[in-house]
Amino acid sequence: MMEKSGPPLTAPVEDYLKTIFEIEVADAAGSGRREHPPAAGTNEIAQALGIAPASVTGMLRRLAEQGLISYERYRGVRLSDAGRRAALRTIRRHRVIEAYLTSALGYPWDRVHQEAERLEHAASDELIDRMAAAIGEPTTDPHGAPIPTRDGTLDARPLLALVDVDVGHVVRIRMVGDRDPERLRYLAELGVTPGADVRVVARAPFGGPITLRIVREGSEGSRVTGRSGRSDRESAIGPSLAAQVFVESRRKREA
Amino acid sequence: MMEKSGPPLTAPVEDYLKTIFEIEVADAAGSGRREHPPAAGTNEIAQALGIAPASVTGMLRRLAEQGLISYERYRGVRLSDAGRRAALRTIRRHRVIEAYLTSALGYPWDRVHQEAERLEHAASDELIDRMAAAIGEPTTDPHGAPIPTRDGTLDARPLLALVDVDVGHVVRIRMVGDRDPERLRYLAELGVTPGADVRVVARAPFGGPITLRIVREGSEGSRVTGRSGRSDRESAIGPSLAAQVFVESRRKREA
DNA sequence: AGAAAATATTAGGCAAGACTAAATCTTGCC
DNA sequence: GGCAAGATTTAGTCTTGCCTAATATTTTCT
Repeated sequence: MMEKSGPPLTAPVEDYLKTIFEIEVADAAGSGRREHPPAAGTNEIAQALGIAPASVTGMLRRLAEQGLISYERYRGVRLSDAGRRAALRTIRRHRVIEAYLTSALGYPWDRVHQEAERLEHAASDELIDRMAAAIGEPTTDPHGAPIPTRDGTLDARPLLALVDVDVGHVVRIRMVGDRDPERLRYLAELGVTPGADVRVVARAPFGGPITLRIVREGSEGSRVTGRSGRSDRESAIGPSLAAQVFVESRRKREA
Repeated sequence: MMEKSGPPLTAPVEDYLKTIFEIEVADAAGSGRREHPPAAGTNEIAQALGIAPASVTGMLRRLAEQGLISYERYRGVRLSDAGRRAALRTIRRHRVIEAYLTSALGYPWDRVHQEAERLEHAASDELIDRMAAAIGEPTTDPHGAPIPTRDGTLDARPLLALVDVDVGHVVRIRMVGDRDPERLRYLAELGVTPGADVRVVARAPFGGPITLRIVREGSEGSRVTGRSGRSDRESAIGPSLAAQVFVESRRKREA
C-alpha cells in the first residue's frame, strides 16, 4: 500500500479539489442524500472559483488524467480517493493556519481566511503539524469548521442551518461561513460565534428576519471581538445570513 | 510621492529581483567597488536560479518593461529603485519567516531556508510584521543575515570571509551561508554559529584546511544544535566552507 | 589584430491556466 | 414528443515561464 504522493499539486489544482470537495459535502448535507453519489457541476465549480465555466472544463480533463477525479463529459465530476485525500490535506492546511493565526498571532477572525487561502499552498506538512502542536491540536478553525486529521479523517457531524431552526428552540452555534469579512465582523458584534447558545425568539414569515437572543457567550467571543457583555440583547438577522450560521440542536424547547 | 505599488509581483519575479539584489551586493562587497555600478550578468542569474540562461533573457525584458530593472542587451542588469525596494521586501519576508520558524516553532536552522523560500511569496506584510513582533523584532535571521526594516533599510555592515582571516586572529562569527542544510548541520556541530568567537589556529597553504578553535559559544549555538560543551575542541574546515562563513574582526592578534 | 572562448540573445516550442465566442448536450415543460 | 433554456464543451487566443538549438556579441588571449 502507501501510494506514492506523485508530483506536487499546483495551487490552482489544490483549489479545484478543495472546491469540488466542498460542493460534494454541501450537496450531500443539503438533502439527506440527493442522488446516490453527489456530483459537482462545471458551473458550480466555476462560480465558486470565480472563473469562467469554459476554463473549468479544461482543468477537469487534466484532473481526470491525473486520476484525481472521475469525469464524464456533460455529467459532472466526483473526487477519486486520491483527489479526496488531496482535498482534505489542503483543507487541513487551511484550517490549521486559520487557527494558528488567531491563536498565536492575534489575527482577527475576519481576516484569517484570506491569508490562509495563500499560505495553504506554500506551507509544508511539517509546518502545519508544528503549528497545530503549538496551539494544542485544535479540532476546529476559528469559524468552527472541523480540522481534518493528519490521516485525512474529517468530523462530519451533521449541523443545522440557523435559518431552519424553529422558534423557541435554543441552539448552540457551531460554525459560521468564513468567506465574507464584513459578515464575520457583524456576527462577532452580535455575539454569534462558535460555542454561543442562542434562542430563536421570533421568525418573520416570507423570508423575513429571525430574532434571536444570546443565552450564553461563545468561548471565542471575547477574544474575537474584543468586546463582551452584550449577551442579553436581542438581534434580528436576515435569512441569507442565517443560512450561513450552523448550529447543533440542544433539543430543548421553550415557550 | 508614494508611488503606486502596482500589480502584485509573481513568485518568479520576486525570485529574480531577490537574486539580482544578492548578486549586486556580493559584487559590491567582493571588491571594494568593482565598476562604478555593479551589474548582474545573465549567466550569474541563471545559475543562481537553476534555470537556463536563455530563459533569463526573456524575463529580464519583462522586468525592464515593468521598470524593475534597467537593462541593456549584452550589458547586464541593475535594479531600479522600485526593483530594489521589491527585492528588499521579499528578503525581509524571507528572513523574518526564518527567524520566526526557529524562534516560535522550533525549526532547526538547516531547514528554515527551504520553507521560507516558499512562504515568502505567500505571506502578507501584515503577517510578517506580526511574526516579527511576536519574536521581539529580530535584527538578523538564524544564519546571521540582517533583516531589512519595514521601510527597506538594510544594515550592510562589511564582513570578512573566514577564509581570509589571518592565523592568530580571533574573530566573531556573524553570518553563515544558509543554502545548504548539510553544511549548516555540520557547522552547528562544530559550534560555528553566529555570535561565537573563534581563533584561527592554523592555515594550510595552497587552499588547504583552516584550523580553528571555538573561544566562546554562539548564543544560538545550544538552541540550534541541542548540544553544547564542545567549545574547546579544534576543528579543521576546508576553504570552500570557510568562504561561506562571515566574521567581524575583533582586532585582536595573538601568538 | 584576429581567432577562440565566454556570454547573451533569438527562434521556435511546450505546458498550465484563463478568456470569449460559438457549438452542443440535457432537461424540463407544455 | 419536441423545443427552448440552461449547462457544458469546443475552438481559437493570450500570458507567463521555462526549454533547446542556433546565432550574435563581447572579451580575452596570443
